[in-house]
Amino acid sequence: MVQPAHHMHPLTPLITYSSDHFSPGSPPSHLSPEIDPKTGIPRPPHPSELSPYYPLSPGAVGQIPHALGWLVPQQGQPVYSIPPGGFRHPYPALAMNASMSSLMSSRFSPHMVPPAAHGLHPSGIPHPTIVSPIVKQEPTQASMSPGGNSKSPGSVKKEEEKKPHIKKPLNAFMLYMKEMRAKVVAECTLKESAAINQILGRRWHSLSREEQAKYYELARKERQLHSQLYPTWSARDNYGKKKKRKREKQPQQQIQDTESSLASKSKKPCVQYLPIEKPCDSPASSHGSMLDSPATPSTALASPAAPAATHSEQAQPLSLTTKPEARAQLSLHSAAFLSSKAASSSSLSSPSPLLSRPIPFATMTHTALLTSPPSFPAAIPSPQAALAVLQAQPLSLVTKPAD
DNA sequence: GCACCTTTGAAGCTG
DNA sequence: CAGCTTCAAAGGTGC
Repeated sequence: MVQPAHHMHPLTPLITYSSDHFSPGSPPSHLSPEIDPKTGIPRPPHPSELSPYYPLSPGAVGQIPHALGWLVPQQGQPVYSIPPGGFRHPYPALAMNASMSSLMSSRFSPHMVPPAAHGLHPSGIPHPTIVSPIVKQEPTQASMSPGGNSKSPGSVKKEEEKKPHIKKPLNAFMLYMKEMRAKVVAECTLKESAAINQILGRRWHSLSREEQAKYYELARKERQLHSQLYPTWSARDNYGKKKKRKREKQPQQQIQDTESSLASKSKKPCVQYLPIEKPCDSPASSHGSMLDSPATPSTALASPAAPAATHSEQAQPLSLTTKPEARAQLSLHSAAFLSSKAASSSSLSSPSPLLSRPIPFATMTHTALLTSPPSFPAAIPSPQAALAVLQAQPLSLVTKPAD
């Protein structure tokens, strides 16, 4: 219902993985050969890479479907929404047409896109990542703008204030959420984002590798574009700008909760959310199988209201309580990471759940990474091939013996 | 009015 | 370098 015009996956048109190269997404940075996350140097992407999504040539602009265009029309919302008071515009380079050219023409600008009039892009189109002036700015941490302009504290401060808030580019999951939120909301008539997100989180895991790959790829491109638009921008710019969340206790508490009483949550027990999703969680995610009977918090999570939870649902019933835990306790690396994932979702059932269900892409990439050179993605001729390869990977690889 | 909640992933920060 | 923290979206909720 929410599905607009496209029948196919909204991303398909974008990530058509043209025959040329399928990069299984831009999996966890380690795999992303395109950008050097460290140097921040956006490796000159293959023309063939960006162009299809972010046409740089003015001429091509109008005819090329926007990379994230699907996001916009779908919800009538831009990828980068701007908070109240701010603009609500799509990533210029994402949803625009004509503006693209001007945008692009400036993308290589050595410095941050001129904040022009409060965030307005020179083209007149505000960049979605540009949010009105500073967000809850804190006293000011001697702006350490990457640009490293040494100015007097005063002017720096001023500039900071004038400096529009450039948001982080969305990651794969965020993009996925953007796209699917409306759908889920429609299906479930749910509105609480927290609940929706839980559902989306599960669905995310139940996505096939290819599907996730699409989003990883999209996210990668998005980061690329972002870095091109804002060469000097760094996540650091936004770091600590938001009011600090006082969830210090959260992770720990969750751990404790998990250990002691999974049911008793601090504020909003996940129990509140999960049951709700039951009815709507798409059954489509039933490749599952593993992860059955999570003897766990699921008691609380697996709402009694939904006795017949789908596989997918059971697949991640722990995600809520376990995830933070896992995150806190396990390294995101290889075995630990994988096992944590597996454990969190299946811990008690099948011996190798990962084999019976699509390995979360992230996991997959980890696997790939561990078992293959960074070039792995590029080496895979097609998504199918990639899939085949991955599927062929013995699970043992997954639990790679950490270096 | 604003922080929280919730999710995953990317990136920054810290020890 | 490993591990932790913050932020990105989003909208109901609670203070």
